[in-house]
Amino acid sequence: MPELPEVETTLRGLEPHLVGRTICSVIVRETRFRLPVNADLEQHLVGQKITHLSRRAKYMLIHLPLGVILVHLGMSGHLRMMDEGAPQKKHDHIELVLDDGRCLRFNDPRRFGLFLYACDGLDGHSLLKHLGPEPLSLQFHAEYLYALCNSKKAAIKSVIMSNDVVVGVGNIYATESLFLSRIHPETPAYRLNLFQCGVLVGHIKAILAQAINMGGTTLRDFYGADGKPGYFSLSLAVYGRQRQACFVCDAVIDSVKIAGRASAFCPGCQVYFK
DNA sequence: CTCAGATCCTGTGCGC
DNA sequence: TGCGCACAGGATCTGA
Repeated sequence: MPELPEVETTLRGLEPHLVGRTICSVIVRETRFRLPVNADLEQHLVGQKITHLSRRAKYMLIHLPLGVILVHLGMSGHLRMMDEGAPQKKHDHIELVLDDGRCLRFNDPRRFGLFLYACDGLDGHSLLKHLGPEPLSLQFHAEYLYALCNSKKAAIKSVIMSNDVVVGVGNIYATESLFLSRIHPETPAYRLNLFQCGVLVGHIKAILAQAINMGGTTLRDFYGADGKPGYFSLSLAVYGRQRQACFVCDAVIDSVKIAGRASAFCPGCQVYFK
């Protein structure tokens, strides 16, 4: 389940292998993803040289002279560099063969991901235009979050997980940042004051930055046999720790469902503001 | 408009 | 040991 730090780590790992390479052929074995792959993908891509990579939210963008490939890893997607002709694995759906005998393989068992070519560029692209600011950018700050929370009765956890508020905060990081901020996940957003919003923003930024740094430490073997994503080495205080003791106050970690998602919290540390 | 819930999909891990 | 089922998750769509 790649979160924003894993996408960033994957991008940094792929960059030196992809930039400057020309796409020689394209193999599409499966087209059914969140949106179907372009029917004429190979015609569009063959002969184009990859100029650079970038990221927006959890979308990885592979820039070409005539367009952009948008890749989303969904929750089970992987991108790996392989030698051309290396043995195929189950769910290896798409393959870009490069001019140096290597290839990029997109593997996604659950097919929640996305592999699209946008030949008109990204300006006003329907998948990107509704996205809020990047969590690590200066545009995501206390006053911004406070202004949005002011009018919302929804649980604060739902608000920080909404892509139009801020991108890249999945269930793990929402859960952990609310614990660090000592805010109960079901607290209605409008109950938070400016100071609390600032604390929350700070923890979201800190935990994402930490995860990216840790992902970076595993970058060297990221494409090794295990391909273990970085957040497994993160110390998770509440996520997945229901019925265990809180590290801080020893209370038993509880869990509620918010918008259909398990939301762990510590009843001792996290306050429901009203 | 706002918010909750359903939906897509398959591998994992639990209980029986 | 084996079977079956609930669960996990991001983004989007629907309906109240």
